[in-house]
Amino acid sequence: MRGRAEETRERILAAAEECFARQGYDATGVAEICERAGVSKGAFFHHFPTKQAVFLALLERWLKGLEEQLTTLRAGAATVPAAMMQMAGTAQQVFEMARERLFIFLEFLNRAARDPQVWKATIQPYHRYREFFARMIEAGVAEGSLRPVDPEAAASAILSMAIGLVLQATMDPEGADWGDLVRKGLRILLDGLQGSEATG
Amino acid sequence: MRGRAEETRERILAAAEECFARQGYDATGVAEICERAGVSKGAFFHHFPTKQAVFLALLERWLKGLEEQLTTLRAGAATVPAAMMQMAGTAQQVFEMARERLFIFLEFLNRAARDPQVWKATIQPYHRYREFFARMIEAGVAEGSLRPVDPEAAASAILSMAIGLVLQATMDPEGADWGDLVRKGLRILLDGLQGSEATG
DNA sequence: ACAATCATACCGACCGGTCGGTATACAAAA
DNA sequence: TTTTGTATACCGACCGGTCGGTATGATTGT
Repeated sequence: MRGRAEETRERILAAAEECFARQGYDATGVAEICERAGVSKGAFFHHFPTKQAVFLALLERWLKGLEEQLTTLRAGAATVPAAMMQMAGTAQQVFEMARERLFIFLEFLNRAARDPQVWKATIQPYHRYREFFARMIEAGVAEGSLRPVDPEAAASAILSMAIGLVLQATMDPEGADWGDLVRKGLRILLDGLQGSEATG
Repeated sequence: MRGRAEETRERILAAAEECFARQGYDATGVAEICERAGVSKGAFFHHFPTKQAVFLALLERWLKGLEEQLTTLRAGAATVPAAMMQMAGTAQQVFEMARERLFIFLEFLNRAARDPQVWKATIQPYHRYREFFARMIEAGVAEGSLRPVDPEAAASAILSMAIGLVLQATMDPEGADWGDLVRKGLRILLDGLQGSEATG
């Protein structure tokens, strides 16, 4: 019975993630999380000092996983455009995965806008993402697969489109063939990044 | 004393907008809105059947204003790329305006994800935006200022980038020169839309 | 024994919404 | 002009219920 506490903690986290995703943070009661986790309120507050702590733990885990997925994807591709198309491919998987898990992304954002602690925990990894994309663009320019562009601006454009697409696909999954639109959108962007005409 | 009721209603809406933007929907109490509006709770429920009704009124007004601004901007520009650059220019103004007003955008999204009524009120205008951009692209292709592209895909790309930029600028206003990034991002996109190379 | 882990009962604060009643505006009647 | 009638606008105490968090005791592992 080595990891009983650990398992309880895990069950609480999983239950909380489900509830937060489906109903949002405020609308989810501690009692509800406990019930879904099959755990008493005492156990809950034994493992986490407050409801918010659970939220923060969830947030950090999510952001960490995202970063890992990104870096391994980049490492596995030969050229920068190839890596980007690869990422677009996995985006489709993301859209097809349970929407509920994606909704919590919104909840994270919403709380980050109000809670300084959540904001800090969100914005720091996010800055790393931006840096990651900027470096990728730089590498693309260096390897000659992209024309010389402002890496920050290009990275921002890519990241912006990605964020916008994820958001739209989350909010309106039936509204369009998002997997297709991701590919086509990236293609347009790459055309802009690879073309040779002068740009004021 | 003709519009006394109207003015009260307006004060309630303004106060609610402020509170929702700063603290979110759930965290904002009706009592708080009333206090800020200088109105009693009785007056509040005289003008609105429920707290949610206030939120919905706010949402509809916001979306309507956005649509109007978009169409007038399009009508005032000669070519499609010019209209788009014009829009990018106003984006900078948007970023520079009070942050608080932008935060409610997040709250709208967050609630749209959970409340079917809010979702419907949000997604229908949004579909009109998409159509608007698609038609604009078509016009650009027709007038020869854009190369022949899939209007839906191009519109999606533009809208996605716009959404992503607004979101990032809202969350992290000091993190970058967003006005500049909007212009550069759009430039890259336009390069992709105007260039002539074949695209698989 | 004794510390970590979990369960139950409970507290005080708070919240959305209701309700009985008052103030104001205005038109018709006197 | 004054009075009366009435619909609208507004007030603020109050209710039923929920919520995050605590206190305290039981159980389990070592």
